[in-house]
Amino acid sequence: MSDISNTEGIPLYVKIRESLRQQIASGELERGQKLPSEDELATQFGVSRMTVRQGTSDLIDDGLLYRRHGVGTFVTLPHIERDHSRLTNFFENSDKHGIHAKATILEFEVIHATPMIAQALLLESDEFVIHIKSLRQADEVMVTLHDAYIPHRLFSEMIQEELHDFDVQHLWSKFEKNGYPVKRAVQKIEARLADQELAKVMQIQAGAPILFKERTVYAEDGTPVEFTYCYNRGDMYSLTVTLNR
Amino acid sequence: MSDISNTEGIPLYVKIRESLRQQIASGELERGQKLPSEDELATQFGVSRMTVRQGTSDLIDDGLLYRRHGVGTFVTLPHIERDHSRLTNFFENSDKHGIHAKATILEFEVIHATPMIAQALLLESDEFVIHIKSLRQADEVMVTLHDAYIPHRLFSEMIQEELHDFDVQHLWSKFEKNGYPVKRAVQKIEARLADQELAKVMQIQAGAPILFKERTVYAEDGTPVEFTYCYNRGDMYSLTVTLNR
DNA sequence: ATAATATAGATATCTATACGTCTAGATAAT
DNA sequence: ATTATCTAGACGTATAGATATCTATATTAT
Repeated sequence: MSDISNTEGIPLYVKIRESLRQQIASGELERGQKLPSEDELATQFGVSRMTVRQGTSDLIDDGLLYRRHGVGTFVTLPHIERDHSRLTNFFENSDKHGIHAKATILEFEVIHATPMIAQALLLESDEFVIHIKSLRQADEVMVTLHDAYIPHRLFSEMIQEELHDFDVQHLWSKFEKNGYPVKRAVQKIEARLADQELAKVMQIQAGAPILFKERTVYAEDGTPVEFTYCYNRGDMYSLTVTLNR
Repeated sequence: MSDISNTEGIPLYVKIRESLRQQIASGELERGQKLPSEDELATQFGVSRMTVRQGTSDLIDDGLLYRRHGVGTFVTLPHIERDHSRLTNFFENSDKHGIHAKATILEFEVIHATPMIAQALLLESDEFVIHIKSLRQADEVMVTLHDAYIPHRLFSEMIQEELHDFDVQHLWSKFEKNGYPVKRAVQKIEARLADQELAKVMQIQAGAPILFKERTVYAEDGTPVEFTYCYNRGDMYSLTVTLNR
């Protein structure tokens, strides 16, 4: 039926997955509707049943479909935005929402890791870390103060002379180029009040609400590549996450 | 080699997955170490290669393993706590950390959905919702004020006379019994300040930091089953989440 | 009427095999 | 030495079944 010829190098299950995803997005497959059985889909797409399952399994992980053993596979009701369950950085996120994002580096230094930072980055306590303090603006408004710590051992070529404000936006691609693609982040989130110092830097009132994040970023193999203290203006910043049972 | 006989009704891939998980937990498989190849594992466990892949795929989703095409499958370095990437409720979480949690119902009413709530719960604007306002204590300290809204249509048997403080801890199992197992939640997180009213109820100072959450909980099929405003004491509450790229 | 049973259809698990693609290392050519 | 090519090993994709388990429905027996 649907033309899924393997003309390009794209795997069949990816084509099936995207075909179904598109059908759901367009409303051709309605919310709550039962998909054809796996056998039927296999026939329709001209592939084996296991290949169909490989495609649909991805969409189940994405929350677009769900299966009921012995009954069928169905389209999930109110298509949840999975954007909120994926790790993105400040700039990717701004791009997507059409916000003009900017970063300014306030400090750049190479220091010994504090015990807290060494623990988070799995370093010896005397190892060097690169500390980058930066301010982030969204549409010209100061939103976030970042204190990032990066293992010097892994990114020794990162020196101040070469690091421009603009580069802060692409730290993660730098990590990837060095063989440490960003894969995962664990972040602790708290509500705090701005102290005098922070208020001054961020041009807000002392006592204003701050969404504080303490974040460790990990590469594919589990190597910690970045530990960050993140102070977000409470009235300008919210965080949306999706969690699964 | 390893004895994976299908004596019980447990699928082979689950046994393999748990066997590997245990080997990683015990340190038998060291961090960063390369697993035997899929062919070897298949021989060792006495199953086909696809069954091995089904087991290891789960552990890759869990962040315990990662694959490198053409190279091998490896144990991830600093075993990330995946607890933080799964949806849990206040009481499950307290249990796990040995904290004594308690809930007190302040209000119970059946009202018309406000536009905001109707939108979140996919209801017509005049439909009824159950509103449960409750206070949650951890080790006798007031931590959270909850304003939960539940579609009356789905849980009509939930009436005030039968709802005790204790039951608030098991709302989700009530949902499941009614055919709506909790699967997913989207939550927006903000930092705010306590106003007079909130300060009074939670016995804190006005202007104290509050971690505010606006949460919609969805069942397996995508039906929204609960919408909640959640006010958490900033100095007593932090939230940890894991996000993947 | 009610309860037990059979059945059809759908997903869940599993096998055995084949070929594709990628990586790292060895080998050969320049 | 450097570069190009080959090759073995490992994961990636895909097939075509087979059997198990679950669910909803229809049927049968009580």
